[in-house]
Amino acid sequence: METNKFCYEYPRPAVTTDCVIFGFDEGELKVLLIERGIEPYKGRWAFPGGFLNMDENSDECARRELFEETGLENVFIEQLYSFSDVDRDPRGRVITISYYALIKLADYKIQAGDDAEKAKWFPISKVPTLAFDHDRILRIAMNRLRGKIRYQPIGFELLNEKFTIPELQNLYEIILEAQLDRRNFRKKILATGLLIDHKESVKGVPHKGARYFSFDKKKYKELSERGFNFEV
Amino acid sequence: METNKFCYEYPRPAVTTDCVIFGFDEGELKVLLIERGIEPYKGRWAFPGGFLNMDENSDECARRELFEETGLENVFIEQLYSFSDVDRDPRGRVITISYYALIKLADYKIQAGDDAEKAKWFPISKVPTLAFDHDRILRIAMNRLRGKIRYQPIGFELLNEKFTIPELQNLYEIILEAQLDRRNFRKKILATGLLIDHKESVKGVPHKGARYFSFDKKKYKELSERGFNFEV
DNA sequence: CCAAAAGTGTTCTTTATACACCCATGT
DNA sequence: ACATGGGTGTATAAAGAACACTTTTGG
Repeated sequence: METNKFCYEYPRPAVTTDCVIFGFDEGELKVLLIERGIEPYKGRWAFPGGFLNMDENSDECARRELFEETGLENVFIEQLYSFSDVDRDPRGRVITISYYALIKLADYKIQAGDDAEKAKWFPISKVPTLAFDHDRILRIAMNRLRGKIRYQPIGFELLNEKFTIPELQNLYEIILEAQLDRRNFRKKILATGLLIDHKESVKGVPHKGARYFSFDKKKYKELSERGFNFEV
Repeated sequence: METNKFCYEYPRPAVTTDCVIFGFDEGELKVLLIERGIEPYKGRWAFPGGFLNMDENSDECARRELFEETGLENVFIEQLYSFSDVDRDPRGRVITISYYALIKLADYKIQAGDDAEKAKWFPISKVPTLAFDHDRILRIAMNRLRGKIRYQPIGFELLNEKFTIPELQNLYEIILEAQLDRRNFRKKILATGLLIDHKESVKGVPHKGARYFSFDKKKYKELSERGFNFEV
């Protein structure tokens, strides 16, 4: 294969997308990391990502990478920020358009198994020092998540289709790093009118089982088009 | 000059930054546009921007472009969003990392005069159909500005160092497209404790002159580091 | 019958909204 | 003296925070 086939009048940076993939499980917020098999940063962990193809925009690129890594499609994914420091990649000038995704970890588990690459879920608190400027990317992703969960219904993206209110509260408490009052939380979240009560409860626990709810996406879409604002 | 000197193994997009420059004057929110002198979109208006150099990151590139266009330095500028649709530029694959800047129009007026390019301030309501995907960029910039002005003290960036509370309220009303109560606005904005009263008033108007204030940047910095949240 | 977590209502405090009159200035 | 916009306080409504007991279930 011939090399250096693509020539331009002025120098151009390489463009990649990197994706911070959040999952929530066992009362912990986690991110999916890939262990680098080659230099630079060999042996260090990094967010999955890859080069932008010429026939796709950055959203498509990020979704493609996400699919290749997790087998998941149609998940919540959003552009985060673009990083372009001159020395962020020792191999040369590489800019990255970063994204973050929220996935239902239970779905991922079905898909997982093809361990071509060494991918691993890390609880946020146990993320090691990352390759490149990915520590910074994670910090920005966490801030975005924390900010956004308060006024957009994105928490549901991290839970199963059916979830309980205590589960949801737990998720909020962990992301916001704050204790919330059980009664007030329930009141507020039910007051949105966006939860569908499935009238069935968790079975097999040695205490009263919590009721299952699901998020009414269709109703939310209608309401938000009419200027309604979700807020917790 | 030789052409096509820069060769790579894989194709790369060209990378630019574009900057939405907001100013406020005569009770109107305005943006600075450049009339394109060449194809594509010859004769159409667009945001100032240019190619990323290999020795600068995108922030530096955006600030450089801003300086070249307005002669202003040390102004508020923030990354907005990156646009990468395959067909967004008919000349080929070009992605742009967009920014928005808030400037004090009075400062600009001192600098202006070198009309190498045809630059013009347009009130938001009179912006024509723009070149490339710049209509979309403007829409996103407006949303960002509207969202951000409520919980970060960025409105001051658009006013003179010394401003009156009615001026500030006017700015808020125009950006938020809403009428605000005069007494409540004043109460709220003064309650932050971040306005310095200059104890002098507007002279030469046929009514009681409004008092001048300025924004206490230093105090805000201190407070925000301690977790204080500006909100209007 | 005990342990463990779910479910529920009311009071109090804080914040937001609504609203009308006097004041200073130039003509 | 009048027209114009600036400055101010209070009362009401709404939202948020604080708080304790009962219920269900499995062991």
